[in-house]
Amino acid sequence: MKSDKVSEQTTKRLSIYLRCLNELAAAGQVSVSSEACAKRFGLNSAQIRKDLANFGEFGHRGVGYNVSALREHLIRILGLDRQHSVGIIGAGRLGTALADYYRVLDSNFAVAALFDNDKDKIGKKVGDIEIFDIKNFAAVAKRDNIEVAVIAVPAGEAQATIEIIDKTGISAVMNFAPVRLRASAHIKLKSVDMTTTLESLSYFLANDSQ
Amino acid sequence: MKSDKVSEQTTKRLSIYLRCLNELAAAGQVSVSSEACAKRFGLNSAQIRKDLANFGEFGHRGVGYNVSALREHLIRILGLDRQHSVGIIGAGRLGTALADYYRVLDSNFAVAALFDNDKDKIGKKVGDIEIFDIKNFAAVAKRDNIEVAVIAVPAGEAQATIEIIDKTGISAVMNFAPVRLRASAHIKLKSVDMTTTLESLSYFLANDSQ
DNA sequence: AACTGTGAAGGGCTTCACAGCG
DNA sequence: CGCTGTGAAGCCCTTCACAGTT
Repeated sequence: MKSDKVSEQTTKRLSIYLRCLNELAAAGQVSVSSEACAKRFGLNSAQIRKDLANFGEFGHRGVGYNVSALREHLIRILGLDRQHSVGIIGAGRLGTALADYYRVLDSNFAVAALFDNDKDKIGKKVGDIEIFDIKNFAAVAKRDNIEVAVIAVPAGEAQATIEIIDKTGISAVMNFAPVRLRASAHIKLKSVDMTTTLESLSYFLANDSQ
Repeated sequence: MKSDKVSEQTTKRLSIYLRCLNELAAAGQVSVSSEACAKRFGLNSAQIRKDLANFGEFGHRGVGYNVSALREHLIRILGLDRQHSVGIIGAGRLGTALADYYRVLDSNFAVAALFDNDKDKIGKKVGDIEIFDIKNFAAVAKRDNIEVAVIAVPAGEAQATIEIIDKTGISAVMNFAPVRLRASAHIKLKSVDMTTTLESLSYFLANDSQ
């Protein structure tokens, strides 16, 4: 039963399920039940079935799911059957580390370019990824068909950065700067806020623990 | 009205509120209403009031909240009125970038030590932070009073790493490895999974966007 | 017999709406 | 009058439980 609106949380879990299936496939397992999968990876079996049911009927009653078939389905559903080009804005420590991280991670995401406003960095390379002037973002993004922009600039420059991204029509943004960004509605923005995460852990240390 | 159980999401937002208050304080604003704050930072005013009400009555009816007083309250609630010592395990690109990131970020979190199992790295320094043998984790963690452990090792080593952390009694862990970790109940684990985040963005690119 | 797909129940978080207070 | 603090409503997500299918 194809559903029109799939929740954000479901899409996150699809990615987790895919990872589980990769493990199972690597272990040579052919078939898996939602219950077995849930037990092994600490999930809820009803939720797995419900999440998958958003996209079709992939299971076989009395049997379970075929590992490799379901894997293929998830890859297609998540749009991982083709390469995605990523641009990282901010070629400081974090930006370059992320560039490196995504390169190693064998995935369908490839960092095509880095951007910065520091003249000393522009023109240099990180591995084989060139650092461009942020002023040329639109042109390079178009040339390299960048679909995902990663913000790794200081907090104070993040809002201006997402506005530059916005103008180019890129619709997927991952933000690492510790600020709440405002962007137009067509942009899908995911923020990784380490300050917030740490402070929330601090609350736990101060209150919950023990 | 003090509540016994505060939701995870509330604690995350407290951190965001604190950031807002810092901005307002820096701008010299003395007082702010939940409505004005919500508008400015894209939040919901009722939620702000409700979140704060978990910890006391900080507002003044007809007036709003005193910026600096509320700021002090949040700092205390979040346990940010003292320094926290952080240990980063994995001195690769990501681990060292994070070490650098946390150093710059002027906060109450200070990276006390890095850990690795690579003999070539052990003994070296990143800035003024020494890289220790992971075998000495318990001893160094105790010596430096490490309260928060950050996992920045390859996926395959993450589970073993959290087990090492677990044994020392550290109860706050931030994980950057792209795996779902199992830990004993007393550990508060926050995972930042870039693979999951990117794949979820990929779903959006493949389906939602226009 | 085993396991999926799903209606219904349950639980939690967010938002509304307003009483109450300054 | 303005704004907080909060009961109630609404919404969404998760979990249960089982009918249906192979």
